[in-house]
Amino acid sequence: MPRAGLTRAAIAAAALELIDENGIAAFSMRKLGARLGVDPMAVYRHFRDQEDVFDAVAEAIFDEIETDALPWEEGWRAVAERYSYALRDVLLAHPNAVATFATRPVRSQASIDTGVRMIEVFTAAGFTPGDALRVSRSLRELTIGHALSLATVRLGAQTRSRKPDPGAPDYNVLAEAADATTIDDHFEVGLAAMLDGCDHLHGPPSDLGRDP
Amino acid sequence: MPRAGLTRAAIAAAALELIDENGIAAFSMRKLGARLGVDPMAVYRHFRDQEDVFDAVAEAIFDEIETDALPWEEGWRAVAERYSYALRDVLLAHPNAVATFATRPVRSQASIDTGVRMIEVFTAAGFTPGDALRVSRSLRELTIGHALSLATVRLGAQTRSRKPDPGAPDYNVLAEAADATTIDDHFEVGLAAMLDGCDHLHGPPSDLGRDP
DNA sequence: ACCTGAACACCGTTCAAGT
DNA sequence: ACCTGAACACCGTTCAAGT
Repeated sequence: MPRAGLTRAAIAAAALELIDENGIAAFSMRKLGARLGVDPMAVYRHFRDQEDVFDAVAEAIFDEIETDALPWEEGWRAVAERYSYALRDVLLAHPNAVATFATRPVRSQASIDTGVRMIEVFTAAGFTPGDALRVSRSLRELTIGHALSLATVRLGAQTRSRKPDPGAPDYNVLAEAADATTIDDHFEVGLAAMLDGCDHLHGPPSDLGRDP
Repeated sequence: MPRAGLTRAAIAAAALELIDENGIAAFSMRKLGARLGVDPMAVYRHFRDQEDVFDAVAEAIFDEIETDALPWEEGWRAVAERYSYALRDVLLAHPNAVATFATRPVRSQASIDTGVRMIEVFTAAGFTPGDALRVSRSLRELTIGHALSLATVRLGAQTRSRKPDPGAPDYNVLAEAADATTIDDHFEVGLAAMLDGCDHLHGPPSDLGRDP
């Protein structure tokens, strides 16, 4: 029988730890087995292949979002904003794993349930089902794009060439503007703009499905 | 001397072709040498390592954007919108390479020049330098996030499990809404919302640097 | 000085051999 | 029936040996 404690969830958690610690490039199925203290091939009893492990890692990251803590009763904008920040936060907590998350669709029951709940909030607020989906996708893409960009810059800062110092010959308007703002304060602006721009899409709110 | 025609640009183009054809997972330095008809190690005379090749692939994709065709004289919104669509288009032309592009900062002179020009358009329109940078970053992140999501879904559709058919037990609101809209018509909505939401950020346009 | 390819230290995955 | 680990077909990269 499978070793006690060697579940899909435990394996995924170990894989995420390894990626967090050493980066995706240093991850291997063999090291995963070693970390778990089992035969290197034992993981194949629970996962079809490496892709399957990465899918589970993405799910594990999603599961860190405390979806129950979202302001589900406070309207579409509060839900959208808080969800976006929550997603960003769990992604930035795992900079080495953001690309893994961003390059596969998460299809776990928890993520489907959250998606459904969000669509319901949006339609209750007066969005058509189609617009509800468009808005939720756009928010998700902005958030993931942002987290990926930030993680890339932060990780790259450890190993890649720096932008020129002030006064260097190719110091330019772009670098100047980049210095004028902290590296990661633009998500607040971008997200607010997106939400502002979506506000005119919805009609009058419906009372269907509202708690009294 | 290096074989005639074996330049960094030629190698990067061959690498992009290989990735386009077979996906990033099937790419290798050895296959790249074989495709070029040279010793497998010859590429190391022009690139430090595989990462360096991937950086050049990202630059090659960026270079496909016809930045000269952008409406530079038509105001910030026209520039922002057309640039975002142009970036999306070149990314979606290379679905297997989107993740490679999205996970590294492009630092080529062409991309820096375009970034500077965009900031200049924004500031001329009355954005502060800081807001100009925030807006351009948010647009870029939305666009890359969108392209990555779409490429992931399209590539995944070839190999992964389908969402349930209508009538199946777990068919749900999310799948229903997903059916109600085509897979990729939400970028127009998301981008328009972002631009609408940014419109209030800028002050009155400046005449500095304007052509008469 | 430049180029080549053998060699090293790894991979993911399969599957014959054990129990 | 289940588990193990040897073996296969690869990798990226280095570097000694050639020219």
